[in-house]
Amino acid sequence: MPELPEVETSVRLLKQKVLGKTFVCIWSEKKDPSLQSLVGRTITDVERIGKGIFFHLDNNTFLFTHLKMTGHFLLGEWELKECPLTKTKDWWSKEEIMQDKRNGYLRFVFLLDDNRQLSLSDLRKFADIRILGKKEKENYAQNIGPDALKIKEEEFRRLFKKRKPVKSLLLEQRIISGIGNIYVSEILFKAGVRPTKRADSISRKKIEEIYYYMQEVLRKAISLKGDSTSDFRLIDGKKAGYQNHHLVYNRKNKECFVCKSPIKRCMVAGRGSYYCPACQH
DNA sequence: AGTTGTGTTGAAGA
DNA sequence: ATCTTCAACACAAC
Repeated sequence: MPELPEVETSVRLLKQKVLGKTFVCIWSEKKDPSLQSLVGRTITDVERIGKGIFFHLDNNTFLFTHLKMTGHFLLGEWELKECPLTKTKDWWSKEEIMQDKRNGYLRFVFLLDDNRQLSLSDLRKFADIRILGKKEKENYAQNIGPDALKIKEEEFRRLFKKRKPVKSLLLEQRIISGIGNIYVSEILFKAGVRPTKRADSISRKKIEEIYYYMQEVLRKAISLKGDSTSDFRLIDGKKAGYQNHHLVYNRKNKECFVCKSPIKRCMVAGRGSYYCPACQH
């Protein structure tokens, strides 16, 4: 579920580990030559734009990754093992990273010049990974809304002229970038607003509260290095921490921590939405 | 054992 | 226009 905090965490960890490293060779699960031009390129920076990750390369191009639902980066040392019976290929790690089943879906493995491997694990194969030019990177940045952690309150208030459910509004990356299904539930619970509430019917005071809790929830999630409810893992394969702090997400029929009402689940914008029927209006 | 739900996004349909 | 549904894929849980 990589959302802003997971992507931000990934970028921070990648910056610590792969800055200045050069690609030596590239393996991909499918015979895919599209990334072979990375060989010999050095990583000069790693940047988050919305939920996108951009590795800056030394030839003025960028390796772009969108993790989508189950993608995450791992750094370690692997050996490729071929299973003669199933004809599948498997990766074996000396570092216990693979003991977590969620880490066992390596789709791309990049050998770096420090003899370690940067890899992309992605169970559902939805992740997007390709090389972009400067122009394409700028297009990406222009086609998404302001970052949820950088938007000013005044601009945030202006978003609420739309007459759609507040949850749909906050999830739409073209309007505001970074929030996904987990954090939107947590933010709206803290603000006391139902996910179905139409954005243009929310008072200025409530919008300001949503703004405040949006910062609070996202910052707290970053400090816990993200959420490993699903497949997201840190670059060493270990779990992040936010999944132990959910107030409503994934808590259907459990007691609200504030009022003890059972948490409800409904569908908004086609997504499972959790809320407290007593605390949220 | 078959059905349902899961995180993201874009495209297609109503 | 704006909403919902589906599709990409694989698996867990029921």
